[in-house]
Formats: sequence, structure tokens, C-alpha cells
Amino acid sequence: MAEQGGGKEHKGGGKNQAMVTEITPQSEDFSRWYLDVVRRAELADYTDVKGCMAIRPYGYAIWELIQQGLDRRFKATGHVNAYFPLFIPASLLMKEKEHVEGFAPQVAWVTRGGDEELAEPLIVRPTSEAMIGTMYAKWIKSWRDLPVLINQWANVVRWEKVTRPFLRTTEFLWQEGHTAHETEAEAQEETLMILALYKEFAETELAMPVVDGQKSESEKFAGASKTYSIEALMGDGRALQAGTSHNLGQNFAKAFEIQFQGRDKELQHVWTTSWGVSTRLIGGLIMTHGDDSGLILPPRIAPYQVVIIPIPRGNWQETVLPKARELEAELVKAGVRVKLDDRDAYTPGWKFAEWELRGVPLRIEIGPKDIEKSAVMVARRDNREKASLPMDGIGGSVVRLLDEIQQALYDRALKYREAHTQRVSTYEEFQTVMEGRPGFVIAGWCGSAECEAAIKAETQATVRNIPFGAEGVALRGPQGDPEPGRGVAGTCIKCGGASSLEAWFAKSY
RNA sequence: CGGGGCGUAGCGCAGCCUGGUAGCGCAUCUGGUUUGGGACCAGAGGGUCGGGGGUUCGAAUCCCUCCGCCCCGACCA
Repeated sequence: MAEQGGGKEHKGGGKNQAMVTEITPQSEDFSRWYLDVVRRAELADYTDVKGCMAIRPYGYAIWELIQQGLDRRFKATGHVNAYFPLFIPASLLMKEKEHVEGFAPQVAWVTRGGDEELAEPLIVRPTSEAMIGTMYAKWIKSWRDLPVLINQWANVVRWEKVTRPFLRTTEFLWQEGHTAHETEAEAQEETLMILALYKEFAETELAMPVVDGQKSESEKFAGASKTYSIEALMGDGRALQAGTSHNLGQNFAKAFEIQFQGRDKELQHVWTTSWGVSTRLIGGLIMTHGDDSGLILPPRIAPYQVVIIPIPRGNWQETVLPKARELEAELVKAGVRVKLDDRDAYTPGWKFAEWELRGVPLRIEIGPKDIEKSAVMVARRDNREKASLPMDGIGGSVVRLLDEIQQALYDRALKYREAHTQRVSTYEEFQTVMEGRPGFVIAGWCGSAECEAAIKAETQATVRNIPFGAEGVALRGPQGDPEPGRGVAGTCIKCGGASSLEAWFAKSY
């Protein structure tokens, strides 16, 4: 990394002092840019606990909007919320072999309560399959009890060695859905329905285009039969797993003895699924839309969709401020989340920069000149266009503008992804692309773990997933199995063997 | 967990090599003038120099040791 200890160039006397609070440009150091934005936009801050962050009100407000958007969708598809314990007896986790092996290295233990050693150690949940599975075993007796469609909003702990705010923290917030079904087909249908729900949410609310598809064996959730994910492309060309949906088959049902008596009178194991998204989505949001001026929030997920900045002139508190308040009320009436920044201690210019840094989609300036014309100045964060709009009908105009911005951000992100997605046919080409800022690389893959591992070792690229659903790249049907006739018959990029799979590769977070 | 870098005021840094008891910019506070792209002047407050141990008359500075953070890899949402 470039030696930038001196970094901030204090010498330039001509520099305005804006640069003091400026954030590192993306092109200079993307990762530092990210950390600067998180902190300067007051989304989160470090704490005294390694790997754990405090989520500040502005960051938490984004999470609340994410929660609302998802919760509404979960309820609309028949799910209900419940809550399960933070602590799990160690023995429960041990019941599913692959699950233990996957999570054991990341588990935090509680061995003492007060001044007494516990007879059986507890673990702090890294995920709740074990606890919820145990409860389902008690609750499910008959086919009439199925399906069970429960979601939990919770915190989980995974003892991470390398952390980064939102993207990977020791403790994080998420939702975990856990469902139990009568048949394998139903469980698979649920798994894919949720995946589609995640995709729709990410794209319409977060304006974040994602590739949905199936994970390779090696990237699968510990204990799952099949894992699906949505993958987004970040501004530095790396992929982010933004959500996962697992078909757990009967693995957990067998481990936790979740059995029911079927319509055929036979005692049988249920088919379960689990799925989740986390506060990581906020990290994705930042890295998908942000620029060198800071955060850019899609209107639908922005805590403040509009910030009103009164322009102080003379006795503005008596002249401008009342008009600003009227405007505020007008926007609230139109259903817009609005913030009136009437602080006297800061200049308009300072406020412009501040709210741009915090990613507010629309800024409205109102001053004497505007009032005279019965208009307001409206500035977009996404493309920085500025225009005077009449006060009359401002609610409607703003709502329309917000919709436009939402769409523009999605379009821009999609365009970026398309520009950074390429097909390669030779391994040399693959390797070359993986140096630098690769984005997605689509290539034939024989499906073997050997080729996957070799590619990873040599290029750092992993199979993000094997997409389906999109025209031209669809290689797997809804059941996750190769779909004859739709596959692009080709060769494995690594071994040259016959390939029935076309995988999306990328370096990832 | 390997390789590298860094911890000095809220933030960004200088001081460390060549020990002598801490400084700059921004931020903060007070007063005034300002305010359509990060205002200006004057004054003020704020630091057990990451923790512990050692060397020394004396340690931010030298030595040991923990801890934390960042970057690059291996592992994971």
C-alpha cells in the first residue's frame, strides 16, 4: 500500500479546510474510503470490544427500514415472528455433525454463571438451527401442524478473527427464518420463494442488483442440503454475499428428531429450511452506491429522504423559517421522511456537504429568492442536478423525484455490474482478469471441488453461485439441478473437462 | 492464523533516530460579525503519549511483553 503516513498533506496553504473532514477517495483506497464513510456518516463506531461495533442512530434507522421492508414481506408470505434464547447448550449444537464442524471454530462459550462453573457449558448462538430444531421437535406431531413458518429477529455471535464494520463483525443483527414442511418439494419451494423475496427486496428497496443462484458444495451452509444466495457486486469489483437461503433437507430433522405422523399414518421426519440476511446489507448499500463525497442512499431506505436547508438572510428565523416549516409539513403530508436542518450554528454550505456525506437523496434549499418566486431549489444527491421547482404541488414533485432517483440508482448499479461482468473462455484470460478489479467472471466449470479449490488458490476467485432464472445464463432449473437443453455446453475453465455448469466467479468479501 | 504497517487531545498528525516531563491543524466551548457550496476575528478548555513490566537520576522517546486497529493472504453472513 502506498506510504501515506503523511497522507493528509498539511502543507497546502491554499487548500480550503474542507479537506480536513473529507474522506479518502475510493480510487486511492477503497477500503479506507468505506471505513471513513461508516464513521463520518455516523452509521457506526468502534467500541472497546474487539470486532463489535456500536450502531449509531443513523445507521440503526437504515436497519429499521430494512427490517420493516423484510418483515412486511415475510408476513405477507405467511411467516410469523418468534424469539428463541441467546444461549444454547453445547450438546445441542453437537447433534448435527457437519453443522458443528462448520461452526465450532467460531463459537463463543459461557462456562461460568456468577461465581459458579456451569455443569454444562452454553454457547452464544452463532445461528439458531439447533435451538429452534429442538423446539420444533416438541411442537410438531402431526402433518396438521405443518408447515411451521417462523422468523426471528436477533443478534448472533461468531468469533471472527478479521472484522470490518457491517460486513463482518463478531456480533451482528439479522433475521433468521426457520421453516418445517411436510414434503421435500414444499421445503424446496420455500427455499426458492425466500431467495426470490430477498432478490426482490434488494433490488426494489436497496436498488442493489443481485445474482441469485446456487452455492457450490464447498460454499454451502454447514449442514444444509442445498444453499442458495444472492450476490451483489461492490464498487471495488468484489462480490458480496447479501443473503442466503438453505434447503436443509432432513438433516436437522434427523439430528433433532423432528418427526410427525403423516397422512399415510407413517412417522416421518420433517423437511426444513433456514434463511437470513444481516446488517451486512448496510455495508452492501454503502459500497454499491457511495461515491467520493460519501454515502448515497436509495430513497426507499433513506432515514431522511429530503433535507430542507433554510438560507439565512437577515431575520431569517421570522421570514424563511416559517416557510421552511410549511414546506416540511407539506412533505410530511405527502408521506416523505423529511429533516429540517434549522441549526443556526452551521452555514448552508457546510450543511450541503454534511448531508451529501450522509447520503440524503434530495436536498431542498429555501431562501428569500425562492420565497419571492414561490419556489424552492431542489438538488439530487445521485447526479447532483439542481433545479427550481414551484412550491405549488411540491409534495407530488418530490415523491416523483424520489422514485426517479430510486430507479436511477438501480440502473446505474446494474450498468456497473454489467460493465464488470464478463465471460472468459481460457484460463489465462481468467487469471488476467482476476488481477485488479475483476467484477464477475462467468466461466464453465466441471463442478469438481478440485478445480474450484485450484482456481481459488491461484486467483483468489471463488464460485459465488451458479445462477438460474436469467435468460442465457440459466443452467439450473428451479430444483437446482442441471436443466437439460438450457445449459451452455462447454468446458471447464480449469481442467478443460466437459462442463454442464456455468458459474459466476469473483473475489469476495 | 501467517506476512506487513500503525497506536501521542474527539479526528488527522509532528515529536521518538540523538531520553530532560508534549505540540500543530481541524473539531469543541465563549463573545462578536456572518450565512445561496464546508465563514471570519478574538479568547478558552481538553492528553495517566494503548496497557503492564524493565533500563535510567529522569522514558512519548531505549528494551521486553501483552492488547487494539489497518492492509495483504488462509477461513466465514
